[in-house]
Amino acid sequence: MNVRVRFAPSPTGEPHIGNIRTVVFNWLFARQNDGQFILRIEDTDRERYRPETIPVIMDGLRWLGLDWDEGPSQKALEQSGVENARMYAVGGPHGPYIQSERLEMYRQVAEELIERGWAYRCNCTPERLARMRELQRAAGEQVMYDRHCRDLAIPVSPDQPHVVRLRVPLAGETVVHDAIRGDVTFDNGLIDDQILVKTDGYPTYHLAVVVDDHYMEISHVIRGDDWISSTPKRIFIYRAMDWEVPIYCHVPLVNGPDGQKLSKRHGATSITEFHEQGYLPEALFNFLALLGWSPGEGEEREIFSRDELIERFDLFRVSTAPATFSYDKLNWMNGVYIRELPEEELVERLLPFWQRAGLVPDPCPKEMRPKLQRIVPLIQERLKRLDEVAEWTAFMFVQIETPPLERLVPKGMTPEESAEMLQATRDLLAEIEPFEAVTIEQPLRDLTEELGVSVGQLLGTLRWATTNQKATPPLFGTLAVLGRERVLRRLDAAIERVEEGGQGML
RNA sequence: GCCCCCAUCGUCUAGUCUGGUCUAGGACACGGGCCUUUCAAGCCCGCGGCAGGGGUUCGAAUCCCCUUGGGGGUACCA
Repeated sequence: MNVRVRFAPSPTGEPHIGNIRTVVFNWLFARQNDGQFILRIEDTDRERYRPETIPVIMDGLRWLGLDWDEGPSQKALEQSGVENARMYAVGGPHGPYIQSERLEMYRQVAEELIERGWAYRCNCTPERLARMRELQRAAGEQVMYDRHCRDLAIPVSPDQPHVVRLRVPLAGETVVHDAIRGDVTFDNGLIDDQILVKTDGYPTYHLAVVVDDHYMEISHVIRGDDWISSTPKRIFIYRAMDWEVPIYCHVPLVNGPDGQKLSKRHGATSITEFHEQGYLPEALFNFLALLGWSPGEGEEREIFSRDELIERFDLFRVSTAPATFSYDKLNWMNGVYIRELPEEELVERLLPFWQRAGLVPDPCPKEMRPKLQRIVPLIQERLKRLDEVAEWTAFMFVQIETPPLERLVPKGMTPEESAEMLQATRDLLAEIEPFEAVTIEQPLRDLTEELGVSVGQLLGTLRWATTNQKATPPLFGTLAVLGRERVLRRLDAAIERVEEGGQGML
């Protein structure tokens, strides 16, 4: 069987990370089976339609490495008002891949359904429907369309405003054969006469998705669990048209850390946000693939390359229970991927974050690169997210405040003793040649013995004096990056403060 | 309300289909230790779970029923 799957976002905003996880499953399944992964834009909701989200969605997918084999063409994108349409155009033999450009197909199928007796026109007003529901709720009845227009002696005329509704069988059961959770049975009597075509002539999702999936020859419909209860409606349309029903694979939803729907309040929820917070696409991809799926017995690894995931992924082993999105675990995994990056590569990835923090100009001057190159090994194993580079290294680029007195006088020492220690340190650092991590270390250690102070007292105070931070990258390398001139200047300021403060205390 | 789905450490999960090898394994997080100039990284140790109740069976995390809990659906939104 030729595997053809799709992701069909609605351009009303950015997809939720839970939906993206489902996209990852689709993509993995397609790649593993040498199938096609199709991108289709479902823009039938004209009220919430926001064309500018189309390129944002596409950028996000590409950033995560989720390339599509068929998708909107340049012409289709231009007609939807997308700028730089050429950059996003893919095309394919089953287009157009934007629903608003397929209206004629939906209209024809709707017509066909009416002719075959599987659909009917309805001109009930929204007001009547609202009142009807209110009454039903008050009476404790099942809330659904009362089928007022279903069997009128004189059917609603096509010439007046109307919707088209599905004529759902009144009795019997419909079974959804789901490849992940097995057979799920629904009582037909409880299924509403779904609207297929709205008054504005646009199809609803339920009609459009069936028509598109059919004509695009989709083999497996892999989507969120929230769709399962509307699947019988889809099946009726397939049957009515004598079309083959695709294989349904409903995957569980993803919740936030508190078990509730994932929302902004929990942290990043869209690809754009994860990107901006400094998550690596390969880490996010790895994490998402393992959310609701695992390679199973005998495999205790968590880190898998893209190719390994393509090879091992098993759609039919996807969990049936909803998962909770864990930022803790993602942060850990992102750190693992950051540590695995070659240093030169990490410089490139970090550059935009340094620039965004205003620490490095954009474009980056050539003469600045060696410095960045030297910083990276100092911070590589400390970063969990790329955006943390700013707090770790700001003092290497901009001026610092001279630390308060108490930070410059270590435990067990008087201000005088500390001033003396800092002065000796300054004198020593002024002489060391060349001023590098390897040449700085030993003389400083020797100095602690000479002065009879502990390593912690001397290096701790030196750290505060030169960085004004409690935690920093390794000190000797940090001093080398700062450069002798800057280190001496900061030490002078620190010594001055200790001497002033010391006298003040006497 | 009604319908559907789900249920193993705090979290992601292995094990469930094909009951015994499970005194339930791994990862994240958390606690402790080692290393160490700080923070990390790394290594070692620890904490911690089959939602509850009935069955079936020689034997149940695994099969059945009920309860409870969670999620989803119930639109001229997708």
